[in-house]
Amino acid sequence: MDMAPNGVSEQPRWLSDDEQRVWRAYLHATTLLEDHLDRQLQRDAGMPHVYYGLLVQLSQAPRRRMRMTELAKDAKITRSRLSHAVARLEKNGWVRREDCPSDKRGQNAFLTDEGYEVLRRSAPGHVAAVRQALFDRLSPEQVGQLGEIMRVMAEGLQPAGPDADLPWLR
Amino acid sequence: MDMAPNGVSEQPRWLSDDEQRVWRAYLHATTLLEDHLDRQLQRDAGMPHVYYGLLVQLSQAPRRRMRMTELAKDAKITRSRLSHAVARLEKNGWVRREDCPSDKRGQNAFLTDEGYEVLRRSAPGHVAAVRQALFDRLSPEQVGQLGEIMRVMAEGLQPAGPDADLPWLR
DNA sequence: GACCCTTTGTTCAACTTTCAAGAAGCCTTA
DNA sequence: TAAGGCTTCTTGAAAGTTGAACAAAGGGTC
Repeated sequence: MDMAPNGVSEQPRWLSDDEQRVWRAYLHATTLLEDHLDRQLQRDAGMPHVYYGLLVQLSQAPRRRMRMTELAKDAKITRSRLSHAVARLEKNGWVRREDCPSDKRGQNAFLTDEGYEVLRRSAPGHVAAVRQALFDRLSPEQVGQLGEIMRVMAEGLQPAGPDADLPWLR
Repeated sequence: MDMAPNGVSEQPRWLSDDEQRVWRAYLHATTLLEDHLDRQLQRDAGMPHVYYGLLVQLSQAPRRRMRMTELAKDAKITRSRLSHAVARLEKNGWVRREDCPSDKRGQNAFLTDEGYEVLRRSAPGHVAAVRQALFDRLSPEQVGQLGEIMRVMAEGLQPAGPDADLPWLR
């Protein structure tokens, strides 16, 4: 083993004790928060957090409508998942689909008035939950640090443009 | 509206622009990472991240076995979810169940040799993925900050002991 | 022991997510 | 305009998750 100096399969560099503690804290905190928000929204708005996020995106888009692919990209979910999700939200009457005029393959999803209303009603509770878990507990410095850390993390994970798998071209 | 000064339903305190940016960065980064790890482990170890975590827990327990409830608690999942997960891992031959000698209601889950082997083989790749996404990108200061921030977050979300819903007793 | 309340782990049905496949429209090139 | 390749969105089946309900055993009290 220990193949070549190209960084592919050297001896694994395990995490230090400190790093392990941080990693566990990360997993612990992020799953607790996600679970908390999921339950809160399921209870108060009748949908999971991801679906709520879709309504939020739509509510902020011009004319409250978006192409499916764009919406999927912004919400970081697959188109397949979005299809199923929108079908469900459509059943609730919160979203509807319409053909895209300029591209016959395309669909626009748009937020109905009823959907907007659900959002309006549940937003305060959601914000309160986020505040209570995060912003009301962290110092302003910590909020800044968190933002920067998350920015760095995302940078390393970004689907990245074309040529993402051709790093030698960059 | 605006009921009473007990903090229950005042005017919602929306997030500031800065807070919103941080919150979005948080959602973005954490979902990207979780997706990344899920795919990595699904590909290299044949199971999702949560299941992998269960094997890790078992591998570190004395005699590589744990009571179901304890395992569920440590992994922060419901007993129901754990039942399903262990059933699946049992089919793979990576985990087995045995009756608990001291409590006839109880079950111990234990890691088989085969399960241990899977873990041994896939651990390096997993650690590499975590490193590459997180620890190799953050400065030591940032790692420290992240740890502290996550600790604070978890504190506010912890299922908390008994009396969790009786805050006035604390 | 009889009673009652709690804990343990599983099960079922409903729901969500994933993955692979596929129909349909777009776009470029010849 | 035909051909080939790409993009858009959906579908269906398998896998995973949730929440409520349940049987069985523990543990206290009378």
